[in-house]
Amino acid sequence: MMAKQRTYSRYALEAAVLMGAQIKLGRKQRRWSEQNLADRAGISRATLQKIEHGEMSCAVGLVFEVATLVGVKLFEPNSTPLAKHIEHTQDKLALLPQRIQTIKKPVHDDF
Amino acid sequence: MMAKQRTYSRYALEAAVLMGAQIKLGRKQRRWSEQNLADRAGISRATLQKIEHGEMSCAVGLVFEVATLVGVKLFEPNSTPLAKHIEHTQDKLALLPQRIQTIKKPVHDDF
DNA sequence: TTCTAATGACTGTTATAGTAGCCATTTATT
DNA sequence: AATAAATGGCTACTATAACAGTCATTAGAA
Repeated sequence: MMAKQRTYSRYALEAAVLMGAQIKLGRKQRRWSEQNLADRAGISRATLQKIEHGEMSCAVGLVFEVATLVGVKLFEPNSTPLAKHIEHTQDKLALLPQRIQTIKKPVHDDF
Repeated sequence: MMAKQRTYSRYALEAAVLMGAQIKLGRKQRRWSEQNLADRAGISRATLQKIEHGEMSCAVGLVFEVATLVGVKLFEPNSTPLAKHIEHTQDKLALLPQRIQTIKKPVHDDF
């Protein structure tokens, strides 16, 4: 069966690959085997391999969980805790209109 | 059917929620409706909603792609391009042993 | 050198993500 | 106030991720 394929932006692809590479690095720095890390994360070794290769199809939860286990920082460029970031983001969201209205174009271009 | 449930670390969960919140914020700042952004990303509106809620089950590729579309930076707090990061990570990986050996325990604890 | 275990790469099965589509509600218009 | 569109929350269907398991290869320890 021909898989209908999806395209990704270069940036998104590179981000996933980088994430995977950093996970692999973190794992090796801790001297953990693939199976070892997979067990800790509660996932299969096959899935961990996909994550470390930066495959786009992996569940974001599994990726983040594994990253956490090997100490890869997900956001947090500065030392602000994630909860603070979330709070701040919510605050900014509250300032925007709750619903987005598409601009109606009553302008008649037929000039 | 009872779904076998998975547990996540607090950090991973918060990271996903923050990611979703930032995406929602970015979308609204651009005055895009959910449907509009979903179309741009080539995904359904339902999936976008899950992403914005920070659900762990979403594909990391879709999350990263949407984040990219609304200008959420995935790594890169500094201005170094992702490719450079990847390269650097690969270099560090090369310095580590290619295979991790589990420590054998010849020590007999039966003292 | 020997030998064990880590890795890379598959395969078929099962659980579930992603989907289209629907409806009710609510917001921002006019 | 009336309208149209955005959002939230469902459903059932289908595509596919995650899984267990296998095998070949190979690095690293003894």
